[in-house]
Amino acid sequence: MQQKKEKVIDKLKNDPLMPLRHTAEHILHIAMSLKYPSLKKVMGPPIEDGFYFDFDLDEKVSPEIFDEIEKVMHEIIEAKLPISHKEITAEEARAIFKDNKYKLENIQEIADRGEKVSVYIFGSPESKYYDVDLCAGPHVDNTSKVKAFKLLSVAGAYYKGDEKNKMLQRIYGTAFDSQEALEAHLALLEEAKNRDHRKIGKEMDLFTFADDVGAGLPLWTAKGTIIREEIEKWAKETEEEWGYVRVATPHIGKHTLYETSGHLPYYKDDMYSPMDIDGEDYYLKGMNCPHHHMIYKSQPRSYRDLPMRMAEYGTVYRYEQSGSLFGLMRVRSIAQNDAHIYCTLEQAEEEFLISLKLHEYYYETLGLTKDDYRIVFGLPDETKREKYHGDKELWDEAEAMMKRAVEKSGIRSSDDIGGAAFYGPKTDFNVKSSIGREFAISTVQLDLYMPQRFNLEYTAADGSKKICAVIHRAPLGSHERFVGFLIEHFGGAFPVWLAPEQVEIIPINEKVLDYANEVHRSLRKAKLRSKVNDRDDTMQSKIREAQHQKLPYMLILGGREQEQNTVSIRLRTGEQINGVSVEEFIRIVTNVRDSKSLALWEDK
RNA sequence: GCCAGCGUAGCUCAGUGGCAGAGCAAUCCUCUUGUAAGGGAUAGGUCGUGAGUUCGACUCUCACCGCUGGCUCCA
Repeated sequence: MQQKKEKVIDKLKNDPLMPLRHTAEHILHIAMSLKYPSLKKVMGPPIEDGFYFDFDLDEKVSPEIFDEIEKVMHEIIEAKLPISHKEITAEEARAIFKDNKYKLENIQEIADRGEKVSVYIFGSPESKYYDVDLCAGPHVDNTSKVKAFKLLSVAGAYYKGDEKNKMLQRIYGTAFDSQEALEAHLALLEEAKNRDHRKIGKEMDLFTFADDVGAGLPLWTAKGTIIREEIEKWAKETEEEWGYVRVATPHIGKHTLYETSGHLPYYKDDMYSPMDIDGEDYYLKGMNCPHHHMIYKSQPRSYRDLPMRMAEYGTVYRYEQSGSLFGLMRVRSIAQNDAHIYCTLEQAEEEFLISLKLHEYYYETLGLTKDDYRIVFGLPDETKREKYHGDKELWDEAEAMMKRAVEKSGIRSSDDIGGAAFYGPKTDFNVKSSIGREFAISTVQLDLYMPQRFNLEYTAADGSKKICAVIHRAPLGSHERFVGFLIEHFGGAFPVWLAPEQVEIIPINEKVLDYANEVHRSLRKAKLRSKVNDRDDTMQSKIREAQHQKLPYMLILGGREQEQNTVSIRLRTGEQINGVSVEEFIRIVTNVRDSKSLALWEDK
């Protein structure tokens, strides 16, 4: 259920800004080399929204140098350096790049592939900005084509992405063909910041963290808990409809459980340290599966019992690397919308497809269409077969069944070689929020390996013992990541059923306070989350505050409403509906709530 | 875990080797309001924690904790 970076090369090929951004990166390289003559360039490709530049340099750079570097880059652009391309032999290339071991390594790889070595030449040898760089291109033909650019951040990056290698320095930047396009992009980044779940979570008081509780351990406030529990209620009701049973299991388990599952050798470092109880190691559970398997095994099972769909909102704990923690999106205590489906091998494909359909139902209720989500198919990297447990035959069988189910579901999918779990191939759902940020929200896996490890048997119709198949699925992922996603997707303006506060009653003056409280009591009776804002403040400032809190409904009550026994409604969209009776308001809003409508005011 | 940056009031953020600051929020007073901030007063801090340098540290140095942007990882 975690995020995985995929190659974006194909997307870039069609991006007309790609050569320009690639050129901007070379301009950065030239500017940096002038300031730091000992700098060794490693690489610098264009990426989806810009480019980065990796280099090896003893001196540590920080964003403080950006102003100075950008100034030189502007000079290089103004110098209108022509850019030309040449193919040379590996020998010639080695002579040019003799002081750069990274380039020499690269040249060797190119030569080994039997390809020609390609270089790009910036300016003429007389120019102080003259540069020749090993590069496959493409580039624009002149540095002046880079009309607008900006350096964004400094980062560390392992050489060739391998943590055993040296850590290089990396500068991220972006470039466009006009100043307006650059500014539009920066404005988009700013907008994304405003919808960041951490910012909104603080403003709306949905969750918090405390140093003394620990990193990556979120605390859900009263308002955030409402969202959590609404989702949980929804999941429980839905799963009941879809034929699930519910179980509950403890937060810890004995080491033997995880030895059998095979998790311990793999994930020991990623689990909280064990505690010694009566001379045995107990671990905080990092996954629910083995506990569920024990429930399955607690009784002899018949083919008549299958499929058995066993669900639990189980909290698991994972000792994620401190550097990877990220708001609610990557935490160490995770409340999973987890279930395991025990079925016969013959039922597995159908059950897998049903699980995919369940995802579809959940996402569509939240207004997400098939354009907004896709499946990333995690397959084994066959060159690293030792990472994966179980017979290759089982894997191939699971993969084939999953593939057919994914095809039948009609959900877009793409393969991710090396993305499989150790016990089987997996399909992750990547979902795009309304600002276009994509998150790996949920996962469905068909597991033929774990049932063998645990000897999860059932008695077949012919009386023989057979091993079942297990489907792991978590359509709503974890509360943490799912709520984080919803915050960003809705920008805090939750649909009524999820809104932690649904109605705010704003009396215009103290004379109508009694009427306001009377309306409030009626709403509470209808289980609407309502409050009276009786603060000593103006109506305008209360509206402003409620508007910032993205409150769906404001009821503005004054003398008129009291006389007519009505309410005046202000929706958070700014729309105004006056002269509605309290009963009518309750009828419409409870309908909106119960139908999980995304609209605020519709009379069904 | 690694690289870089950051940590000042509940929130957003100024600030300086020599008395700790603003706006919003809070509390109280005033206003009695008709659709996005009425006015005034008060209170609020071990400047993330610990150690060091210094006559003096919120400021400089180191360690730790936490957060952020990346890298690696992600059952």
